[in-house]
Amino acid sequence: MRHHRADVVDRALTVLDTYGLADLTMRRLAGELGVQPSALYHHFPNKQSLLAAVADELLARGRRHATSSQRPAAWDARVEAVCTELRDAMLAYRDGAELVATVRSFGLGAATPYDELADALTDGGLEPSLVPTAARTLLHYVFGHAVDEQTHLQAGAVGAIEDAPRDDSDFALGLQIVVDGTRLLTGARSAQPA
Amino acid sequence: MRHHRADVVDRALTVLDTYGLADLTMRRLAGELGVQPSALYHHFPNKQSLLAAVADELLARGRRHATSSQRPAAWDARVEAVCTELRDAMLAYRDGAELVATVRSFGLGAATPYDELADALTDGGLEPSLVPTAARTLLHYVFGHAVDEQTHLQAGAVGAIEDAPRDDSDFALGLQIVVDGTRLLTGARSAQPA
DNA sequence: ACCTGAACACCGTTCAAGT
DNA sequence: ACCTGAACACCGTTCAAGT
Repeated sequence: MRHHRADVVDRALTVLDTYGLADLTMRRLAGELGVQPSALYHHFPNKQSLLAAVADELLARGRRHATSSQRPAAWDARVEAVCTELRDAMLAYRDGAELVATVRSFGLGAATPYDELADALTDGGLEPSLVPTAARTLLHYVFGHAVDEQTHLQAGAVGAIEDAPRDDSDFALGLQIVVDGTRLLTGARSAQPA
Repeated sequence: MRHHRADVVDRALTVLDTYGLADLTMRRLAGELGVQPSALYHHFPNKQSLLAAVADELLARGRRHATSSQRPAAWDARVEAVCTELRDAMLAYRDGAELVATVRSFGLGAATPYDELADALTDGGLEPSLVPTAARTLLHYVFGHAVDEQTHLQAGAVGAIEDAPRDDSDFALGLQIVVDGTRLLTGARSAQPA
């Protein structure tokens, strides 16, 4: 039975969702495909690039599943849409957030979400020199929060770094804090707490 | 040669800094200690908790090395101090940010930085219901950015998610965006970009 | 183009037993 | 309390060779 690169990625996503990231091994994946482990190295130079391709596909699927309102929206609605799609995509697969975080940690993965955020912020009139930092700050929040959500969603972790009960609205709230930050930098800058 | 738990953690930090996280294995660490791998399981139930202890110690050392100005400072100065100490601590050891991120991802690790941030934000007059989210948002930024910094600092990654040149001030800028976000929520909320 | 078979150099973890 | 010795059940990766 012969496979293409896309078949391997597709099966990898199934293994990920069914058995988790720890069980997504080259040998296990090869077994699921009815093939020798070494056969995978015809499609990918190493496990890292295999994982990068899987993460990209996971994100691409999230994009397709999203209710893309197609017509151009306001900049802040676009920012929220990109971030929410990203989060939903990661939470849609078991260990999805961890996978994306892992891929990011070794400097791989697609740059599309970053570009879309940067565009939206630019359209929103954010000072150009702040756009890259603002976009990355948003991404850090989205990725970090998604990992947290998934860690607490899947199996109650013991001795966790935080144990306060949190619900779904927490994501939107954190996002709001970050986005309001970019707003502030272009608007009144002197607002201070009590 | 007999060792205590602290000796193991200390040697693990040396191995981490010298050979990197990938080479911080139970067998390797045991070898460095002149001991059988199985001996480590007298001190730690598994590798995860060993790594958690190492991450905690790394953070604690960063705290000690910090120029702790002891006397109470303004809330925003305290926020920046905690975040900067955290970042510096992670960047002080090879793969330090990745280690802390890994430990966090499986729900382990100390909660001290979170508590300190929450206290500072509360003292700053931030609306109490927003404090947990604001503190976690800050931590997500600090951890995410530190991983990015270290990834790009150590060996130029190829095909990275972003390739724009960045300098040290980028950290402070991103932090400012997040902190200003929390300020905004307690002050004027209507500031809008062009 | 896609795969096999076999090997190399590793892993984390368990457990009875020693001092 | 701290460690040994030996085993179990795995890993990622390489490479000559097959179709």
